[in-house]
Amino acid sequence: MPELPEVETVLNGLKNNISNNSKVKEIIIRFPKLRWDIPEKELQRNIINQEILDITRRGKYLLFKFKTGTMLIHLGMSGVLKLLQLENGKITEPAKHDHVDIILDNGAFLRLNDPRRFGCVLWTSENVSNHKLLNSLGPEPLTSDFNFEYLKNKLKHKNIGIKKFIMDSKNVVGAGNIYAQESLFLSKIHPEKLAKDLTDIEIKALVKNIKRILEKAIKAGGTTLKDYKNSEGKPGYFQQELLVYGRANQNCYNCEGIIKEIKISGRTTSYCDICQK
DNA sequence: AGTATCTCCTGCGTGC
DNA sequence: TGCACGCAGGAGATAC
Repeated sequence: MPELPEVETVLNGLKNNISNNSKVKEIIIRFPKLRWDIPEKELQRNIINQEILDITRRGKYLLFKFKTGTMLIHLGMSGVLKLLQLENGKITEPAKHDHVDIILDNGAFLRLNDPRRFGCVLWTSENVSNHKLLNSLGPEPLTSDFNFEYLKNKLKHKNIGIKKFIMDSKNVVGAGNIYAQESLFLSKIHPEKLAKDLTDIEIKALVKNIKRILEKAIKAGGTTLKDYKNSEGKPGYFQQELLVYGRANQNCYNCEGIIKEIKISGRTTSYCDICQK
């Protein structure tokens, strides 16, 4: 479910509520078969009684740093990571799809719920940026590494539609199906326009709008369509500002046109064929 | 190599 | 009310 703004919102909630020297007391894995098996023994060995030294994000991966390595959590399409309070020192009754609890020594615990189980919980002892899931990721869109020169160079000779291109995390992380559509609408670029055919003006607009849309969405606490909640169990509000996503057959906000809907690689894609060329 | 398609899963809304 | 079907915030794996 979550795209970058949702993961960022979860991250901020965790950082604000987990103090620097919180230790893990216990990890409970009720259902280890997520996208990959959760490495229970390795986690038990490496995080129990260990401090969470830092929590960061790379793309849509949440990274929990410990002394001997890093725990990676990805929420997939339907994952929710909540920070809950123990009641009388005990965890609350788990609900369906509450696959993992990580109990801290400060009276709180993390609970991962993921109905579709496309998410993952992994462990690595190596430098996490060398991990195979992270080492070929493109730049973070909200940093200066993602800029006109980078994108122009990367788009060269690419014979794929621009929407597919920006949704590929090897090119830039964080632009999922919602925000890819929104940023293309703002940039007036047709989602199927070949990446190599974008003009300099379009490339500049796209860089600017990807940043803008993600920043706005983070400020709004992410987008809640169905079931997304942040770490405090609260929804986001960016869905109120969506311009094309989910608006097929409705009026374009920018012209007299009607929003069209197509499939791109199996993903529903909305755009205005008058505004977006 | 670059590009396209397949795949993992459950839950929900729709239409018959 | 029941059931089949399609679709859903991802992205690695596999196949051309």
